[in-house]
Amino acid sequence: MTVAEANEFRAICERAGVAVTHQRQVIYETLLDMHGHPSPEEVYARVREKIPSVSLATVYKNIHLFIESGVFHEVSLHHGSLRVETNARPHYHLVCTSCKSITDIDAEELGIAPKAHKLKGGFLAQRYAVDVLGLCPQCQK
Amino acid sequence: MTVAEANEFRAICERAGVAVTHQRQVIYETLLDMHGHPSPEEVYARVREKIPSVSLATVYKNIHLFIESGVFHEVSLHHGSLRVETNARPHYHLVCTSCKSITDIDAEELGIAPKAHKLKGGFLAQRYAVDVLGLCPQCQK
DNA sequence: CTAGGTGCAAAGTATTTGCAACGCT
DNA sequence: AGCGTTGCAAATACTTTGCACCTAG
Repeated sequence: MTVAEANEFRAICERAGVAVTHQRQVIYETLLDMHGHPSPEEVYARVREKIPSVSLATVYKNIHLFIESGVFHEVSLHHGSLRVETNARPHYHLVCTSCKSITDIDAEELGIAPKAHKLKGGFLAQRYAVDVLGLCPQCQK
Repeated sequence: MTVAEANEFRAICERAGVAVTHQRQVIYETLLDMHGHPSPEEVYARVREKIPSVSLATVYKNIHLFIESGVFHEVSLHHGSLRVETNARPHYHLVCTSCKSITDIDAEELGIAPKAHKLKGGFLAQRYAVDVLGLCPQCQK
């Protein structure tokens, strides 16, 4: 970990009002080093190389702490359980980051039209799934 | 269930090459009736009103069958486990519907810019999370 | 010194699977 | 009749929690 990263980490902990612990620091460092979209288990495996006695629970607790502090994000805000999309119209979702509620919004109303085409890199795009993240009227109060 | 819906349901089963069972039909009907984004437990609760002896496993099996057949969609393709977003740049995801892999794509490359504004209905939009659903180069073969 | 952090094990939630009985086709 | 489907219970996967000990501030 560079000196700049270490200072950044101390600033993060101060902002969040939490202690600067060794485990916390190694987990932060590990996340910075990992590309892709690691799961807690994957992070745990990597952290173990540096701190063999670390527990999975500690990894979970600290990942949540970082996410709550806005240091990292979750790939999906609704990964808890399978949800079925029963609305057949082309539409997207308004997702409240506070209460996690999901409301539908028509695709055309948002002004983002789905279009099938080939992207550079060779990925064949078929449709878009757009989550508009923000605050619902209730949670703005 | 209307006659049209019953015919539609038979057509769906024929296309998928599966049997037309009472449980399957009631689950389909229930999903059509439900608005929002029901979880398997919620569907189970409703189906139980019609078929008290139904099991949760049957509800799961049939929801998956409908999703695989393209009759309904999943709200999120990556709800299995928590994934940490370690990429700090504004970007979106290319999600392969076949192998579930996730690749990053820069926001500007896709031409969808995040913009903070208030939507009608009072929702305060802060940022977009866009999944481009399609097929990765590997899975197109 | 003491509030918060850690590790461990147990509990909790979400989902899948093996299997015998059952019902479409 | 034969194979897919169902219900049940057990298994698995993922995540959280309670608690005694430890450590940063």
